[in-house]
Amino acid sequence: MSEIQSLARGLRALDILEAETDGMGVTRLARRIDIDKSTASRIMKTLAIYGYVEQSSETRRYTLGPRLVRLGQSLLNRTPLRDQARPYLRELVAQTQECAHIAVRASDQVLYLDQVEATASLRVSTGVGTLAPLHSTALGKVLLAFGDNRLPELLERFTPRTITDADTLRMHLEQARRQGYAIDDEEFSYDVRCVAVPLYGLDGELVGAIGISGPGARLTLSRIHDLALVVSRVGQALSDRLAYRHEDQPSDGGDV
Amino acid sequence: MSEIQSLARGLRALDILEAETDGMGVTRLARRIDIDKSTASRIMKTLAIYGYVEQSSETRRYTLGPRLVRLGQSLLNRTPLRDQARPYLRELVAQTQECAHIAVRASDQVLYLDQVEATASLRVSTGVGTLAPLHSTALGKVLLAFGDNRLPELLERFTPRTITDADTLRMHLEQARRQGYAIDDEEFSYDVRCVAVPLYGLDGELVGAIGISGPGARLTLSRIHDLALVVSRVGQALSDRLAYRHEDQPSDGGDV
DNA sequence: TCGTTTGTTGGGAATTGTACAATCCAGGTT
DNA sequence: AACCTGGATTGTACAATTCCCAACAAACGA
Repeated sequence: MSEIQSLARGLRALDILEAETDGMGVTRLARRIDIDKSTASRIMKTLAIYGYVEQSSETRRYTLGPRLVRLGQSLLNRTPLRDQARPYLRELVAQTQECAHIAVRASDQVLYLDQVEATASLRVSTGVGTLAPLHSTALGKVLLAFGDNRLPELLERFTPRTITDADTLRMHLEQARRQGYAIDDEEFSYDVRCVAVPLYGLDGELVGAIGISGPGARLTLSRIHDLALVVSRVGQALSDRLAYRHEDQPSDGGDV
Repeated sequence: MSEIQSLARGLRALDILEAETDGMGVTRLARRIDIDKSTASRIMKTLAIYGYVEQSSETRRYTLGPRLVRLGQSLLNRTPLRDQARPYLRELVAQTQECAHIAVRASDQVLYLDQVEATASLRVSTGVGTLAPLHSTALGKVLLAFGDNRLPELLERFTPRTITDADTLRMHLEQARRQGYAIDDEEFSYDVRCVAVPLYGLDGELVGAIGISGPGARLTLSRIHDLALVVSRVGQALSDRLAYRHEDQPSDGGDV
């Protein structure tokens, strides 16, 4: 009773269109959502009015609309973290030759705010805006270990190494707190390892995490622990910067 | 009959939340949308289920949800233009010391896909994802002059210099075609000038526009025409790259 | 502490949305 | 030309939602 059908259907239409790069007609959309095409037509028209989808005047197919770019960007820009972090991400890439990310917590997931890719041809890339689970990524573990440490209900398995037992995870988090950094040893994707450290804001509260990730062959466990020092240093530098930021200081790429 | 109320209300709620960085409670939202707060509560709950908004468990206020970041990003990544253009934008900034943008057409507006900011403290910055009118921006005029040249119905005035007459605009577009570039001489924002050139894709069709913008004091009309050459060269280089791109070639920051 | 504001939930009555079928339209196929 | 498919639109019973009311718990302020 508390879920509004027509709204939910509109949102599902957006979800479906996200996967369909070439757009989709009303008839096919209606089949996917399992509603009548007349209903789908009205729903899509409403979405179009508000710019959430666009209809090609030729093919009459619907695609996601520019409004969504704006909304997403508005959300990303909301956190000053992102602007300030860029040069530090680049610094990390320069020092480690691996892909660098920052992320914040979004409810029970990790939201990747930004990334700078390594130049090596073999590299790991997680799209900006991607959501990932807290328990099986280095950035997520940092957010759990140093911030709100209530664990997600369900610890889903992604690889054989994913930690699915709450107590084991708590032990890992404890170790991360002691070490000052968290790692992900092929727990989310095969052959991908990561290491991440916390970022603190003005009042010393956790605001996010920064880390690097790379292919397992290059990023061995022993190298991970070496690089943890580099990541910590850069993370500390960024935290320092976040701690005393001047309101009107242009956030040009400061050196690390 | 063709607009679905509950959907439209949900979308309006998102619009309102975009402006409210700190989130908003159900009661205030209900007043803004002019519906009952019980209805608002149910609508917001539905939006929350799909991740379009998030409710703080402490303050119970709603804010935009991470889902929107993902959708927006998905849309941005849809065009390979954006990835490929970055190094060229940086090159433009390096050569001109002004802010550089790329944009594509989104229905009857210009959608800014990406930008690289100049390091000067006085600079012009248009947010990624911003939508601007076609007739009063350099990027928009390029899209009109070199692409689909059907003019928007209404030529809205933003500054005293905005071209609001269709015939005058057509003359300007004709001139842009002859020159190979379009300019915006304080037609959208006071004290902001821009110059832009077209970008062509694989089949020689217009795919977007690239340009620079800056404060009027620095970017005088005569300097604009000088810089047009620089912008053209970089735009041409990017077009060349877009024309023969190899599928699996890593798009690392190639030199211009 | 007591009032106040806020979010949620629950009821009828009024309004709106939905499915189904019918129709029209544009392109592509036979 | 006749046919088919996907899409958009419209009308009408029927299902769902919204409104306005009220009640209630929880958080907030004084």
